[in-house]
Amino acid sequence: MPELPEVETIARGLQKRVAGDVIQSVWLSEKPQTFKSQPAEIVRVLEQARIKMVRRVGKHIVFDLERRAKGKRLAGQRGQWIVHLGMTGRMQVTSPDTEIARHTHAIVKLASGNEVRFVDPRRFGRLAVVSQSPTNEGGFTAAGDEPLTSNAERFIELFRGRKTPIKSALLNQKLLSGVGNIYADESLFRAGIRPRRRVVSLTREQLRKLHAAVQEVLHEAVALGGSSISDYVDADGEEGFFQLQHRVYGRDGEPCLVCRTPIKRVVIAGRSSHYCPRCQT
DNA sequence: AATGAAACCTGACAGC
DNA sequence: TGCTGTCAGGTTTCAT
Repeated sequence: MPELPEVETIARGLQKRVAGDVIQSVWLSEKPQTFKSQPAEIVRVLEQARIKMVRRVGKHIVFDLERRAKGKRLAGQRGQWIVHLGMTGRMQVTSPDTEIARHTHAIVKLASGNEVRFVDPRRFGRLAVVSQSPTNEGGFTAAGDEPLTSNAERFIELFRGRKTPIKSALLNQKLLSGVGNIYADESLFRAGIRPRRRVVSLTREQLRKLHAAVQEVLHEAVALGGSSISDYVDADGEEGFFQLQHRVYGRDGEPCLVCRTPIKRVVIAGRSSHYCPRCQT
């Protein structure tokens, strides 16, 4: 479920609820592929660390950590906890007596008494840690540009000349980090570009329009997500999420909201893609 | 180098 | 009710 706006919303919610708290202990499930770092390393970096801040980088949730100034040797050492939700990952903040959901893969106990739990039925999500050292100053960074802050020139430069369909390019996290299947389709609709169009065939003007559409769609979704979010974690996650009106995504066969032409669904690079055959060329 | 297809997983839902 | 098939908002890996 999570693309940039959802991850942004979740990260903001976590920031509100766990920033300043201290991690006391960590439990991890026995599903090794969930953990991108060695489980022992995850435990080592997380335990006794204070959560300075929770934020979003691409589709990742980043917890910035700092050692409590207690044991001298490790005091002040910084690290990060990185969470990728995959398709079905959820982050819960609950009291310890809440029943443990099926497919729970991590439980992080906090000094406040709360627990942060990572639940992920389909197991495409990943947990990792980064320990910051002098040679690794900045810590975790995304592979691609932040779609919300990249400017039009940079965007055009990034995409220019590629032979791949524009839909695939938008989903490529090494170009832009954070755009997923829904917002790719919605952006292309707003820009009037068919998803199968090769990037190389697009004019600068079209790319400029697409850049604006991507930012517009993401900004709207973030704004909507932020308004209804306060309790996302306690409930079953999906409740109360943004309800950005999808104009094409999932509307296969239904009339285009602009011209009434039935929306088409095709598969591009293995992902379902929706567009209006009349408004998009 | 760049592209597409397959693989990784479970659950929900439609149709019979 | 229960079975089968299809689909899912993501990423990595492997062949071409």
